[in-house]
Amino acid sequence: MRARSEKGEKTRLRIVRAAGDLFHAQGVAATSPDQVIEVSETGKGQFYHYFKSKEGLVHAVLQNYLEEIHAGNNPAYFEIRGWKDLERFFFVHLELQKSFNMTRGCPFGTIGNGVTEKDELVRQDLNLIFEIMKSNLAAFFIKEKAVGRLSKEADEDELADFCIATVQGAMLMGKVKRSSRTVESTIRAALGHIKRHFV
Amino acid sequence: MRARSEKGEKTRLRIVRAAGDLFHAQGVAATSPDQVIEVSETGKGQFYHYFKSKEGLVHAVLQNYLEEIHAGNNPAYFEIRGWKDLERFFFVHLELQKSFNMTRGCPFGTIGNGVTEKDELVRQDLNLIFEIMKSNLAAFFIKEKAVGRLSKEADEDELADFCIATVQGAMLMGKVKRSSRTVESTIRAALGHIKRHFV
Amino acid sequence: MRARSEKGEKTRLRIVRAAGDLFHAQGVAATSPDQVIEVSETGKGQFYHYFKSKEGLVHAVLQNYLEEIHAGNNPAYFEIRGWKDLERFFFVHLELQKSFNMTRGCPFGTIGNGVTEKDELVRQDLNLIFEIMKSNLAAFFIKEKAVGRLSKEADEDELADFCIATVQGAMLMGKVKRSSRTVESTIRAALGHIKRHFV
Amino acid sequence: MRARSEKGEKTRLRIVRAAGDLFHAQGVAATSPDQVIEVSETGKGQFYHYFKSKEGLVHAVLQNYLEEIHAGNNPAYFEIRGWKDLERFFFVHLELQKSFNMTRGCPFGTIGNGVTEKDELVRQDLNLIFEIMKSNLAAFFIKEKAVGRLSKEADEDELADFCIATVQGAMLMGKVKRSSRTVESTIRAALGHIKRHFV
DNA sequence: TATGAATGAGGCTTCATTCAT
DNA sequence: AATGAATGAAGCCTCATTCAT
Repeated sequence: MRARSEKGEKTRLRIVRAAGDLFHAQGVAATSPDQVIEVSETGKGQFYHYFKSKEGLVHAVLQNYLEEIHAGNNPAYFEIRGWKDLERFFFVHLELQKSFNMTRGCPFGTIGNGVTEKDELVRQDLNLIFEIMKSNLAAFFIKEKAVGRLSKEADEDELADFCIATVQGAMLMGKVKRSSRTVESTIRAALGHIKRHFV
Repeated sequence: MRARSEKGEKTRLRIVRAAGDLFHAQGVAATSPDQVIEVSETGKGQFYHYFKSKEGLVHAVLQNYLEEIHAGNNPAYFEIRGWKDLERFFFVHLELQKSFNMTRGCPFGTIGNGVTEKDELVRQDLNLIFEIMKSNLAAFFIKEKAVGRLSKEADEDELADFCIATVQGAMLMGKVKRSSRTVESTIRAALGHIKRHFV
Repeated sequence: MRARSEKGEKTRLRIVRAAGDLFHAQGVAATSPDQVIEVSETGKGQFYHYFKSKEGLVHAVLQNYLEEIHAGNNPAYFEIRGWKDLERFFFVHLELQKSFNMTRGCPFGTIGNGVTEKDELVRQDLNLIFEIMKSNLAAFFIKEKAVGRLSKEADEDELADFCIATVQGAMLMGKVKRSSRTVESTIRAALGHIKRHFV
Repeated sequence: MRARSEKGEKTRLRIVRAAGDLFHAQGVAATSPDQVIEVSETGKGQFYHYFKSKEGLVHAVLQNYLEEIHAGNNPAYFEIRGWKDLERFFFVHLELQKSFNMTRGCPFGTIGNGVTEKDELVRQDLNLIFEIMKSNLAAFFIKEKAVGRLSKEADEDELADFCIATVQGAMLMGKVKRSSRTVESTIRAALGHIKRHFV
C-alpha cells in the first residue's frame, strides 16, 4: 500500500515538476501535454489519470508551489523578519533569473501573463500566491511600523504591492533584455524608495 | 500602381492589426494564423504572401508599433516635456488597461513574456521598443537635470528603466488581479520615488 | 498484452501496406499522409503515433519489405539455386508489372527515383535492399563458378549488378511505354548475355 | 516587336530551364511552381502567362528537350555513326551523372518515374523522346547489319531498346548507390553484350 | 509583357483528450 | 497505478491557380 501510493506520488510529482519547469521556460500555451509526458518520462494514460486536463495540470503546478511555500521549501519564499530579509526577497529573484542566464522571468509572472478570460481558475490560483507573498511583505511592514521604524503615513499593503510589482516588472525587463543590469538597478531603486519610509 | 499597393497595404495592415489585438489579448503562443486570418477576413494564402511565418508576423506587428511610435500615432508614446507628461505616461498605461476591463496587460510585456530562446528576433524587436521608450524618459530626466530641477546624483537611465519596469510590473499585477487598485497605488509610489530626486 | 500489441500491429501494418501501395503507384512525393490515412482507414493521430514523419513512414515501408525478404514472404525474392530460378527472378518482375497493366515500375526503383540529397536515410534503406538482392544473385554465380559451370573470367558481383540494373531499366521503360514488349526483349537479352558466361 | 518577343522568349526559356533542372534534381511532384518562379526569377503572372498549368510546364520542358535534340544542341543526343559513337552514347550518360556527383539519374527517367495514369500527355512526350533515341540507335544497327558487320540474326530494335533500358537502369542504380562503379560495369557489360552480335 | 495580390484546398504535423487493456 | 492505442480538431505552412492592374 505504502509502496504503491509512494510510487504514485512520485509519478504525479515528476509530472508536476516537469510541467512547472516547462511553463516557466516557455509559458503554458506553448507547452503541450506530450512535452510534459516526454520530459517527465510518463505515459499518456498517467497524465490524464492524475490531471483531468491541461488546465488541471496548471492548477496542480500552482498548488504545488503553494504547498512548497507553506512548507517553507521554496527558496523564494521565507518569512521576512528584518530589512536584510527584504533585500534578500528582491535579490533571490534576481539570482533565480541569473541561474537561467536571464532567459526566464518569474514563474508566476510568466504563467500570469498567458492568463485570459477563460482561465479564471488559474488566475485565482495566481492571485492567491501573490496574496500570500503580499501578506508576508505586509506583515513585515506592519511590524516595523509597530516598533516605530516605519513611518506612520506608510501604507503597508501598498508598499507590499509595490515590492511585488517592481520585482515582476524588473524580471520581465531582465528577460527581454537578457541582462541583469536593469533588474539590479530597478531593485535598488525600489529598495531605496521603501527605505525612505523608514526612519 | 498606387491603387495596387494601396490595396495590398490594406490587407497587410488588416492582418497586422488583427494580430496585434489578438497577441495583446491572448499572447502570441495562443494565437494561431487561422485565427488572425479569420478576424482579419483574409485568405490563408494572403497571410503567407505577406508574412513568411508566424514569427514574421510577430516581427511585423512589432515593426508596426515602432512605426506608430516614430510617427507619433501611438497614444502611449509622446514626448515627455514636463512632469505632467511623465504622470501621463504612467496613467495612459493604466487607462489602456482599464479600457480592456483589466483583462490585458501591456501589449509589449505580453509578447515579451512569451519570448523564449528561439525567438531571438522578436526579443530584439521588443528590446528596441523598450529602448526607445527609455530614451524618451531619459531625455526628460537629462533636461530636468540640466536646468537644475533634478538632483545631480540621480542616474537618468536608471530612473527611466525604473519607470518602465514599474509600469510593466504594475500592469501584469493588474491583469492577474483584474483590478486597477494596485496598479494605481504602484504607479503613485513610483512617481513618488522619482519626485524625491527632484528639488 | 498480446491482444493490445496485435491490435496495434494491425493498424501499423495497415498503414504500412497502404503506404507501400501508394508509393508504388504514385511515388513518395505525390503521396500525402492524408491519402495514406484515408486508404488505411485510420485516424490522423494514429499515423503520427506510429511514424514520426512522412520520411519515417517511407523508412518503415522499406523496413517492412526487408522483413518480408528475410522471412521469405516476398514473391520477388527467393533463393536462386539454378538457372531456372534466375530466369524466374527476371520474369517475376515482369509479371508484377503486368499485374498492374504496365502502369507501375519496380516499387524500389520508384522510390529510389524520387530520392534527393536530403533523403539520405531512405537512400540507405534502398541501398541495403538492393545489396541483399545482389548478394542473392552473386551467391548463385559464385556457386556456378565453383562447380565450373560459370566461366572463371566472369565477375560475379558485376553480373549481379547487371541483372538488377537491367530489370530496373526494363521496368522503367515498360512503365513509360505502357507495354511489356520491350521489357520482355530486354530481359531476354540480359539473360542471353549472362548465359554467354556459362559453359 | 522583335525586342519584345525576344524578351518574352527569354523569360519563357528561363522558366523552362529552371524547371528542367528542378525536375531533374527532385522530380516533378516535388517541384512547385513557386520554386520554379523563384529559381527562374520571374513573377507569378509570367508563369501562368506562358504555361497553362504545371503539367503544361512539364510538357514544355520535354518539348524543349525535343527541340534541343532535333537541333543537335543536346550533348547526350548525337547521330551514332560508328562503334565509338555507341560507346560515347553510354559514357555520356555516366559523365552527366558524375557531373552531379551521382545525386541524379537520367532527366527523362526521373520524370518518367513519377508518371501516373493521369499524366498521359507527359507519358507520351517521354515516349516520343525515347523513340527518337531508339531510332537513332536502331539506325546504327541497321546500317551495321547492311554492311555485314552486325549479325543477321540480331534484332536492331531490340538491341536499341536494350541499350536504353540498360542506361536507365544503370543510372537509377548509380543514383541510389551514389556511386559510379556499377554504372560503369553495367555499361561495359551492355556494350560487351552488343559487341557479341558484331562479327 | 509583366507584377504581385488574392483564393482556397491541401500537405505535414501537433494538440488535447479518451479509451481499452 | 500504468501503458499506449485511438480520435479528430487544429496548428503552421505550401500548393496550384486566377485575377486585377
